Amino acid sequence: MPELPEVETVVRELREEICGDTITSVEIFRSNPIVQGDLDAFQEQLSGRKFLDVTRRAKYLIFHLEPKRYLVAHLRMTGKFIVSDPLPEPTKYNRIWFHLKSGRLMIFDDIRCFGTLEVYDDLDDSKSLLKLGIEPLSNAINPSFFSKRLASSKREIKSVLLDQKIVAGLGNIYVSEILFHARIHPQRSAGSIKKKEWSMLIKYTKFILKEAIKNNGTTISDFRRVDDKTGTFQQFLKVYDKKEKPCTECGVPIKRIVQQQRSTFFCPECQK
DNA sequence: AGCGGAACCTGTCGGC
DNA sequence: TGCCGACAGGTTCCGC
Repeated sequence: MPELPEVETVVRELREEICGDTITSVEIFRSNPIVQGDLDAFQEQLSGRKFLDVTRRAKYLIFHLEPKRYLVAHLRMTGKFIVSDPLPEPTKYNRIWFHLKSGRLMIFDDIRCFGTLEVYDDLDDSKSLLKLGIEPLSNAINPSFFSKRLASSKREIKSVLLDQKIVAGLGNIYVSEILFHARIHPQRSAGSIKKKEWSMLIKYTKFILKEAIKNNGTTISDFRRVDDKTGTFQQFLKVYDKKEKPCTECGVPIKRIVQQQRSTFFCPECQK
């Protein structure tokens, strides 16, 4: 479900809502496979800790707690965080309730239970965070890095852009959109991408992610913000989920293909 | 190194 | 209506 802009939206809203509040207790309705390991330990590690900040790394949410500790969360496909007034009963897909000192609840809700919640005393202990590549919105990202590193790569560019070890935070929707704007065919090999094309990819990656964040992300079916509102970037999508619809630039029908078991949408005329 | 396929789950939608 | 397959903003593991 959520990619970088959706996670960024949730992080900003959570930061606003919960900083300064304290977890009094943790109620688990279903943990498998969201929380690995000892549930009692999980509850104990979090109870009594105060939220100092909420930040994002790629598609991970990082809750900074005091005394020092971190809750690292990934929403995967259908995970959600909701801050609400107390409820009499958990709703159907509420998996975990974080009871807060203010009386409110921070709810982790997840239809498919792919989401993950992990606790660390030190962020360097998180293997998943350490593996991540460069943040696409960082200033450090530049065309030479990619053209050098991937000069001899035969991998399809779509696959490379989705690889979190290389660029961290892009997902299936935005990769299709970025490739369309950069006019690059998703099946091109990474090694065939010219330096100028890498510049275009970087330019449109930043542009699209920033625009999507301004619009609070994309809601196709079930992405929701902390306050249950939807994102609005879907109205600006050019190719994702537009199979057979005319390309906005040239009118040729958008094609859908499958790469790495996932849909890719592109314009066969504009993208070469 | 990197591909395809399956797995982790639950739901929706379209076709017959 | 019902059943069946395809598909879903993600990641990981396994075998070649």
